[in-house]
Amino acid sequence: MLKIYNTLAREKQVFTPIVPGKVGMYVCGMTVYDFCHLGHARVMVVFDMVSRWLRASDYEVTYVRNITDIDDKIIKRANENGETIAQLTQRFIDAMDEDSAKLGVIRPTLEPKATEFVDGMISMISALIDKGFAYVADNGDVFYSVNNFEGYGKLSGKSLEDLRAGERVEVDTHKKDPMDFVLWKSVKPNEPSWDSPFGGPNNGKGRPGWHIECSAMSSQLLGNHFDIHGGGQDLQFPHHENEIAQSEAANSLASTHTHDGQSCQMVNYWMHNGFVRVDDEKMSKSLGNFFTIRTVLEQYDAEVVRFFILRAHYRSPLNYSDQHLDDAKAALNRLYTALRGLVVEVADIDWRQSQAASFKAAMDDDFNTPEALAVLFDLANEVNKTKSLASAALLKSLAGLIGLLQRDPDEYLQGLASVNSNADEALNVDQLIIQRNEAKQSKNFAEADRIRKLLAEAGIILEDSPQGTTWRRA
RNA sequence: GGCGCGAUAGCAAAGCGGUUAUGCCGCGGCCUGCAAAGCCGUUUAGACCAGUUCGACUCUGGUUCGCGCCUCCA
Repeated sequence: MLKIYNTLAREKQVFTPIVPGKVGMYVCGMTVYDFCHLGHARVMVVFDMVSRWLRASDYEVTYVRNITDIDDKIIKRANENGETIAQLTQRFIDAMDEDSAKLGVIRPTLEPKATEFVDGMISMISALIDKGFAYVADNGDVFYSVNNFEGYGKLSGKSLEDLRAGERVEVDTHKKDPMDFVLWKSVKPNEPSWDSPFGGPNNGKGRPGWHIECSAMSSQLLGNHFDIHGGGQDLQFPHHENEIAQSEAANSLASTHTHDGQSCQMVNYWMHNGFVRVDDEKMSKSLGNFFTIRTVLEQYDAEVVRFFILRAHYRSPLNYSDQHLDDAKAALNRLYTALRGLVVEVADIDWRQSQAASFKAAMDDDFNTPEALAVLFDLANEVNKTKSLASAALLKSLAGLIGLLQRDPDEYLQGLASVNSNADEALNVDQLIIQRNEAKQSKNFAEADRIRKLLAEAGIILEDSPQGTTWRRA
């Protein structure tokens, strides 16, 4: 029985889908104006793991992860680069696809782009205006009136009073209340715009605000009421809070000016993943302390990065450092080493088997991947001891459910990303191993050790066994 | 200032009111020509102060410290 920590309730709850056997899940994706960093990698990997486990639990999952391809920063960056917005966003969508594929992330079922759903946003804003939840300001911007939505703050645990007290942004004079947020931004010179019926000085021309994008896309693709909504912890407020306010107000049948947020709940389970940190500080664009995925992949194998992410619980903070990546690599090596030299096929899992049951219990407990991984190490130990093909098959099969351990062990162990791999390319490893074995045969251990040292300096470690000598990268 | 989260051994990271988490590192042994890998064993825990309890790392309260959100952010 799957339990999920629901941010809305602040507790773990038994997962019950709206439609038996089916799950609708929406995750806030990327704003595509730059390369993805490790924080983005965590969202992608975490919710990939979630969708995989839901599918392994026999749910039919519709996983939607949006792409924000219109936004202030995108416009700014495109202007700086002297390229069109479409060129810029396509470039970074391609880069994102490349990065996520390397991390073993299965493509979401749907990846809607904001610019393709502007009509839906406009009609949602119109509904909000009609119901009295939104108003057109004198400059043509359309704002959401937070006072009219009774449930405002229910997700983030904030009250409007506290928010106003902590207000540290200059008040936009066009707003009725400082906490009101923008739904539609009136057109500015040299900016893309869409026609709308909202009126104002620019006859309604403008573009959508960020929050309305997700409300419109999720309700169009998953309906007004769906199972799971995910994203990074930093989106809890204001983004997700605003999504709730928009969707529940717009989709309610009530035409009153206030709304309790109960009669037409948008989402049953809200999931938020923890941050990636550097030196105990959040990794973020604004702090400038981020590492892009592709930078890290120059030094570490993508599966090591995935393993590093899944080693921590998804809600915990995750500190990034070379030492921690090295540690993850050593741990993953142990798992692959156990499978080395065995012919293992992924098989159906008998969930009554004790390790399989432990793995399932861990995953069902709010996706406790650290505990699930401990089960894999237990199996690896068993495989090392007994060479049991059944245990090896179970190890590979369970790991496969969270996107790990599916490569050929030798390919992984010998292909580990190595920055200084040029030096050893010139060396013929297999030839040197033969030479060394000849030296060993004739008890010329000095020569054998010389060859081993030569390879070691090139980052290649030899391992002798009764079945012969194998090698791997350090 | 408001709201929230956290504090576990050298490092990382889980569960659990009493019984080995796990991985890396260290130490001893086995194996090996020697190593590596593997196996066996093993040293390091639960910020601090109270309380509940037969018994607390685990529950409750407080203290201290750290982090996050309150502004774009995964």
